[in-house]
Amino acid sequence: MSTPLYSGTICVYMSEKAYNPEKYEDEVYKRWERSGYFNPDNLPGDRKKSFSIVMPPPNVTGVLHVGHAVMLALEDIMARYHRMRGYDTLWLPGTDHAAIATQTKVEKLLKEKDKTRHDLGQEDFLKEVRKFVDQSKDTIHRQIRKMGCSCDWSREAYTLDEQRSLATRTVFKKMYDDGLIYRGDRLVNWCPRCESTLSDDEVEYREEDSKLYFFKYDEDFPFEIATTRPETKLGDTAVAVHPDDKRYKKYIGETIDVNFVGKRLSLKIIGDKSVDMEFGTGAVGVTPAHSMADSQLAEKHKLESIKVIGEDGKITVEAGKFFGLTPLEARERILKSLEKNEFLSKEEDITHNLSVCYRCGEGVEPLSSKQWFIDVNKKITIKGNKYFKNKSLKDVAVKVVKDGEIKIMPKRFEKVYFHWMDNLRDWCISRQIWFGHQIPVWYKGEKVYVGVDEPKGSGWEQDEDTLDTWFSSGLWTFSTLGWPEKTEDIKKYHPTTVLETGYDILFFWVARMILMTTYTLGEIPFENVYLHGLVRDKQGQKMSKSLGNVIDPLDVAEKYGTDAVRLSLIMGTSPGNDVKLSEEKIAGFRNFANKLWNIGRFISFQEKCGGKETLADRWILSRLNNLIKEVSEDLENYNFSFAGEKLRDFTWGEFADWYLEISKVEEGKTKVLKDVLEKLLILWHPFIPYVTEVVWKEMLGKRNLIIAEWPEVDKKKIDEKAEEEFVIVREVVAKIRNMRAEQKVEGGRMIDVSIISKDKKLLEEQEHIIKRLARIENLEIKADGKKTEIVIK
RNA sequence: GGACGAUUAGCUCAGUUGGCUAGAGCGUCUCGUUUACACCGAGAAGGCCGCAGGUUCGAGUCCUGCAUCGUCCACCA
Repeated sequence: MSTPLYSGTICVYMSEKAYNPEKYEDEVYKRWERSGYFNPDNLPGDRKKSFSIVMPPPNVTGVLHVGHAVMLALEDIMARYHRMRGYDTLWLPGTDHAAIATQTKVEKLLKEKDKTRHDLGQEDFLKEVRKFVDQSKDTIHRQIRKMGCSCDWSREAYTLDEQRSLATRTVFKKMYDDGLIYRGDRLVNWCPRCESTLSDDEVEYREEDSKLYFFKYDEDFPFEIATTRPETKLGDTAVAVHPDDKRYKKYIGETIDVNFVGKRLSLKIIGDKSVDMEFGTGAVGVTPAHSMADSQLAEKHKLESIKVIGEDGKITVEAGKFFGLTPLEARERILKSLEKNEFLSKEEDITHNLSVCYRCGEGVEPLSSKQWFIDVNKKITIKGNKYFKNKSLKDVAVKVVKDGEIKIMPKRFEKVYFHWMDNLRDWCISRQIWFGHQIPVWYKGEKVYVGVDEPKGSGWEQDEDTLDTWFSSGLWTFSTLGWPEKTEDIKKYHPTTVLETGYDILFFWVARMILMTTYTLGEIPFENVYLHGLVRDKQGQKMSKSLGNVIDPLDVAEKYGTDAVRLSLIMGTSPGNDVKLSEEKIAGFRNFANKLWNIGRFISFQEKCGGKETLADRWILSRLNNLIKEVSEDLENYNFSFAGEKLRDFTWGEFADWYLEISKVEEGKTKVLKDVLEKLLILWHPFIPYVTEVVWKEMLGKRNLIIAEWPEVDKKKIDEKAEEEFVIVREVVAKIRNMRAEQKVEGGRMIDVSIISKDKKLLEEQEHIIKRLARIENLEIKADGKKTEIVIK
């Protein structure tokens, strides 16, 4: 646009009336990247204090969603603020291989071509996965850039790259040597669809209607039991009753042999208080191999365990004639047989919580199998580690939060964290999937070798299992900084200053990072944890494809500008609370970005300086310095929404609505206008980096807002008297405007006004402002009267 | 079953140590083109602050109980 605004005396090149984000954003991002300032090594000045944050690595399963956008916006605010504040600032980006999630995704893609991973074989399947991962990463990179993130791409990491794999193997070996990792035969959650174990946290519950069956094992069995899963009864080794239950007390201690639909079972009758006398018949068949609760009973009462369902989800050979059937088929056959012999007395409808896999939603089978575990309760002492003096992983993870070394925001999540830690059981870390870190254990006959690298000599076979994805992401704060090498980065940036993430992965990830890092480094991974909420739609519903209420951050960023999207995710939010998002909200902040653009545009047209200082000047500068103080404090305290609201109120409600209007009557305001704008752009920059950087360059002709110095509060400029006086002037103007509207005076008409006020002198001095802003022709001000009276003549 | 959170204007939410004549944005209504902005400006209407008790000179704010909604954890065969 190059339309001269005025011909003759002033000639300014007029920029577009409305801010057009699309025109600038990509170019501005490229400029930032070229400047090199995302990388702390290139930052100017002597930066003594450091600020570091590692990006929670998005899964390489596909595209970023609006939840990621919240994360990126918050972290970018922190990074940009600290960079401008003079900190040695590192924001390190990366991605997570997300073992099960990614493998499941690729398998789904294969299924569309009617193939399974077994058709391809391990090697080719992993090639497919890598192809998919590369594509995913490209998309994610583009999206992170689009959101305006000032992260250091030169240090980008991936949980499955060379360096991170080395870290993973090194920690595994260390833990093994310390006796914290062991291999054991234990009941685990098995997903037959994924053909892998799941940790306790990867199991979800879904309410389902099912039937409770009441029956006797055979005709000689003295009483009935109740179950929802008759097929698992093939693996029963005991029947549990409450020790006080009069009906069954007499049987406790006996062992009864039965013929259960053709299979011989030897059932010990045990008494245990965990049995609910009211439920079912008050007698429970105990299946140690296929129920978590039963397995605990079995341990307590020293019961045998018979595995009747295998890893393939089918009935095992142990179960005799039902071998090879699916559990459901077996159930039907068993019920039919029981019915025929009149052992089945009743079927009751109940709703019950089915355990399902958090990835694929299939029912989870608890079954016993040989797996690798991390012992979270074993007390150990580690030389050179200040935390581990006869302490367990769990002890330390609790301690560092209890002692306030790690601060969780909001604080109420600390309680949730402690509760989870207290109930944590040994962590099953092996997974029977192909994609991931292969377990660094090799076998040769009876011999076992655990090491960072393959053992020398031939005939060694590596363990086929891979590690739980949270094992490697648990090392994220230090593996990204180059550990196990002793790098400068670790010295400078670890422990990281803050971990910013969603509260939904407090257990999955945050807790595990604390476990793994205190153990490995003897250091906490981060000093602060800031937990953001989930993004929901306008009605507060979760966003989901099936509801069709998903807002794609990139779509709306195209439409309204990235700055608007960022603001809409920050304003009106606080840690730990969910965010409601709608297009209207985003559009509202698009309007704000435009307002800021136009403030810049207006100021760029001004050129007269040197007017003498007026009340309005003292007022706006006082307000500005108060603003600098409050916004800085809010940002220090992670109150991003407060800071943003204060900035908006000042920018729009004070600077634009009042000071800019006044500058049209008071001459020579250009310097003040520019000074205020300049500071405002700096204060706004962490929130809305694009539009501020554009106005900085286009309107003020300056460069590199990204490293502009954060303003200090100028205490001399804070002027309470000016603020009080200005409020009086403002109220008089407002009152007159109100009266005009009430008396239905046409907007364009000039009026005559008479004021009686105790502030005569002040109002006379500010007469030019009042006349202009209230559109007054003749203004008469009288001094009598205790309160202000205004009359329109 | 246990824990946590929410409940304030039509909608989304502020209200930080009790002082409130309860605020903002959006929406609604009225008016409006003046050196930036109609993605704008001026003005207005709109609230027993979920319910019931209590503490206090004073409660949206603190305490107790209840209700509704939501989330997490545990899980019963």
